[in-house]
Amino acid sequence: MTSNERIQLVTRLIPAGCVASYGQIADLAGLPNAARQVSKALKADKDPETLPWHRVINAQGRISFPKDSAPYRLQMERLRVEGVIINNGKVDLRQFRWQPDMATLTLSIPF
DNA sequence: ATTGTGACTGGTT
DNA sequence: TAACCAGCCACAA
Repeated sequence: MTSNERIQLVTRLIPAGCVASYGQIADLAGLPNAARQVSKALKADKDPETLPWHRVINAQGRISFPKDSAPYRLQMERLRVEGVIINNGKVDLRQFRWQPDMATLTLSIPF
């Protein structure tokens, strides 16, 4: 299983209504300091339809696409639909950050 | 084997 | 706040 596949797998575990930072996903995937690689792995996913890429934002709680781009608006809309509140273009991580429990991880991650 | 790249991050100005 | 910037790293070419 490649690093990208691990990143994609972990991303699919993020529940609706929650968000995770690129760095957080990298850590959970066993790839510390590989936050930048996360963005690439998401973009490279073979089955985008089942990938909740919109639940991944940066460590500042902001969407990492240019603020006037189509992807930015799509991500914002999807999060809004899931109940994630965005104030001044920023998500309150203390409130919406995904906090996976040991069970979820050990049962779902094959590594 | 080497190099360029980016939907990052955290510290410093 | 906001801009800069060096550090980081798997992947593709």
